[in-house]
Amino acid sequence: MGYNWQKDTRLEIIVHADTMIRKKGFNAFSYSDISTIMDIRNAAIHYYFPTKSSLGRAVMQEEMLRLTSFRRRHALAAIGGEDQLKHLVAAFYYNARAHAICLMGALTPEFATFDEEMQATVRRLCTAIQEWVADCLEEARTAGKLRFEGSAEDRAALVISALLASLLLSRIEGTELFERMLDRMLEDLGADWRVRQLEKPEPGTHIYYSFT
Amino acid sequence: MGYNWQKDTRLEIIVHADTMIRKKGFNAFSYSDISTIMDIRNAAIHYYFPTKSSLGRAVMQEEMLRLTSFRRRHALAAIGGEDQLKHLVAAFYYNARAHAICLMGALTPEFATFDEEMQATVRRLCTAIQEWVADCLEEARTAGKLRFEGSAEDRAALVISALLASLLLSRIEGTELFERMLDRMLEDLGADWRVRQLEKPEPGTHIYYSFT
DNA sequence: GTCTATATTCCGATAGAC
DNA sequence: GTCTATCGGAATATAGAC
Repeated sequence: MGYNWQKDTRLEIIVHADTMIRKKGFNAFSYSDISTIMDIRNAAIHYYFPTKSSLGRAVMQEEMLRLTSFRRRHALAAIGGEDQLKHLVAAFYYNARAHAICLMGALTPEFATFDEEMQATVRRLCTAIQEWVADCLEEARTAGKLRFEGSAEDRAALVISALLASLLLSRIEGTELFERMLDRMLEDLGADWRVRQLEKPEPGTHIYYSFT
Repeated sequence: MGYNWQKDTRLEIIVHADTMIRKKGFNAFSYSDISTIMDIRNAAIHYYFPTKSSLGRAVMQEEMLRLTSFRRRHALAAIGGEDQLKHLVAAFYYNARAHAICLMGALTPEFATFDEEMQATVRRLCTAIQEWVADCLEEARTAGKLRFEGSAEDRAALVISALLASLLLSRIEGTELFERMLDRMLEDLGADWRVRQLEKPEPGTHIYYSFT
């Protein structure tokens, strides 16, 4: 997994903050939400993260690290874009079943309320994810695994939109919506696989299930 | 227009609340945001809306009224589904240029923080919009104006996803992203029109530009 | 590193005058 | 219907002991 879970308070705070952001939103979650779960005081969180903005940025930087690590590992193993996309969809499917939304879906609506440093970090995270998905799509199209019209960048934006919004909507209307939406999109892309065929880890067994 | 703008304090509060929800999110905006703009006291808002939840529900009910009114008028005038979708895309294009996001994109991420009454209202609003877009798509497909595979309901969810997410992302990355994403989707649908050809009211001239 | 204690600010909400 | 005044609570953040 790459993480040292035993007694890494800083990382544990980040993990819980990540969870709370995806559950309640950045502005709605509080230091108490985290300190209660971890059975520490709010002041201990401030020791690691002097401001809430610094905590938010740390959550995003951790996600960036996971993405970078994911890309490096899969590039070295020569794993194609389509298989990487399978992992992405599987991760979102897991989140849909856990009633969790993604970081982009949680943070971009509140963008206007963030300070400049956090806004810049949000922008970097969004760009990195879009670039990754675009690269995967382009590679998969060249390899004949997927088929679509237009630039890979525009298509990536549409794929990400479907993933992001499906989490927002399936939390309200049920996981079946996620399956129908994504299967529809996969068929459009000419993929020979469907959502239900992907590995489905049980919700609750992992805190992190995004890129790792 | 259908609204009496002069001295309808209740409605004016709703309009500003709508704007603030789309700008900062429901949890991040405060009674002071509205009372300052209107130059009244917070207590005056509490007279019309005893709780914040009641204000949030009023904002959504107003949007529901606009949608219902829109559908009735366009049905009576025998305006086809494709033309109704043109209006929807134009409204979102306007919002993208005004750096505003839509109600669904603003409210669904915070869904878990709402009380039961507000959650139910969010659910109703999402369902009504999805039904409308699905009906438009089905009618347009039957009329030979648009072409797509699968059920109109699933396709509507994908269309709404693209619209919703394009507002979230174009506020961060620029309006060009909205144009590229939506034009890409319109071409997929076999539409003979593009975003830039739609009527583009100048930002700031209307507070409401959704369904009316 | 984590604690107690507290400063400060802001929020939603209510009471009661006018 | 709108105001002033205020309550009770919660939030972020800081100071200083251990």
